[in-house]
Amino acid sequence: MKTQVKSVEKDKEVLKRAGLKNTPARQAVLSTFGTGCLPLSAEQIYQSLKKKYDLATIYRILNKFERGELIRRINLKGGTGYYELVANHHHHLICQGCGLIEDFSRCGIENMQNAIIRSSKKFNEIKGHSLELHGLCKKCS
Amino acid sequence: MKTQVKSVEKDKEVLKRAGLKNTPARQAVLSTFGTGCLPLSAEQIYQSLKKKYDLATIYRILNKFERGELIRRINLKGGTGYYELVANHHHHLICQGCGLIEDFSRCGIENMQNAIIRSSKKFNEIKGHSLELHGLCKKCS
DNA sequence: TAATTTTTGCAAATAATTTGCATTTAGTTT
DNA sequence: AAACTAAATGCAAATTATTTGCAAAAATTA
Repeated sequence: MKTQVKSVEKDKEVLKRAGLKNTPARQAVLSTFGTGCLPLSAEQIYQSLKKKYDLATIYRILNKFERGELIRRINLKGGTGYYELVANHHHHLICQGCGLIEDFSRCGIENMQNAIIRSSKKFNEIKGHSLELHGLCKKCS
Repeated sequence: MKTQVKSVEKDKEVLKRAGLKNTPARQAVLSTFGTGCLPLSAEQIYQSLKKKYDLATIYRILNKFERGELIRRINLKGGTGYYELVANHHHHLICQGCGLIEDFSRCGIENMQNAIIRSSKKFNEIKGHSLELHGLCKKCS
């Protein structure tokens, strides 16, 4: 369908802007993130692509994307890395009891970035941030 | 000296409050964090304790401490987990170029927690948060 | 289309973290 | 204080997470 074509075009564009080659594997990873806000691990992407690409390739792509500011690694439970699209900027409330995650978006950090930069001795520029709130969900509290 | 004794007493107290047994290994880990704001990895703690305790033990202690809300895992570069004392609440500016880290503390999140909880459907209570800002240091920008 | 540079697949290496089990230890309990 | 019990530790081994070397395949460039 048309939307499919469009999104491929868009992905191509996205990759080019980030200075990255346009390859099927990269398109596939991008489209796995899709428009959703779900954080994904390398393993999840691998499974979700029906193991069509090598896990090492997924890792390499994620690293490239991270350096290209397309995605950002975030902190969920455990040692596994999760990534989400920088474009879908939002945050998480994480339940310390059961691991439940709820999204929220208005964090107000942008309003403070100027103040933070002004008071910083070593930094010039803030490009983004990651914020997780830890607490208890209604069931666990 | 007296301060040494005091800090051991305090650590004991801290452990008890968290419902954890007071052991030499746990004291040692606590005192490795000390009063500093440095985030530490399991490996760093292991080295810093002159390998006096097993690495597996360090990991077990860190996990206990995390569940007991004594420390919190944070997001630095790479896949390694870093921890810092919850008591030393602060945040990091992380350079995307060279990995340089600068601390800052006034983040203003506390002011927004009420608003966030009110707008949340699933959560009752916020206990803490972790925030990292990504940007470019003066050298890299 | 040939040339050049990157990317991918595969296998293997390395890093990070967890687990099983026997032994020791901390905090009771008698 | 000796005995008791639950939990903590050490050691080795297992998992999990991630990276790397190298040859083959694919993407941009000339």
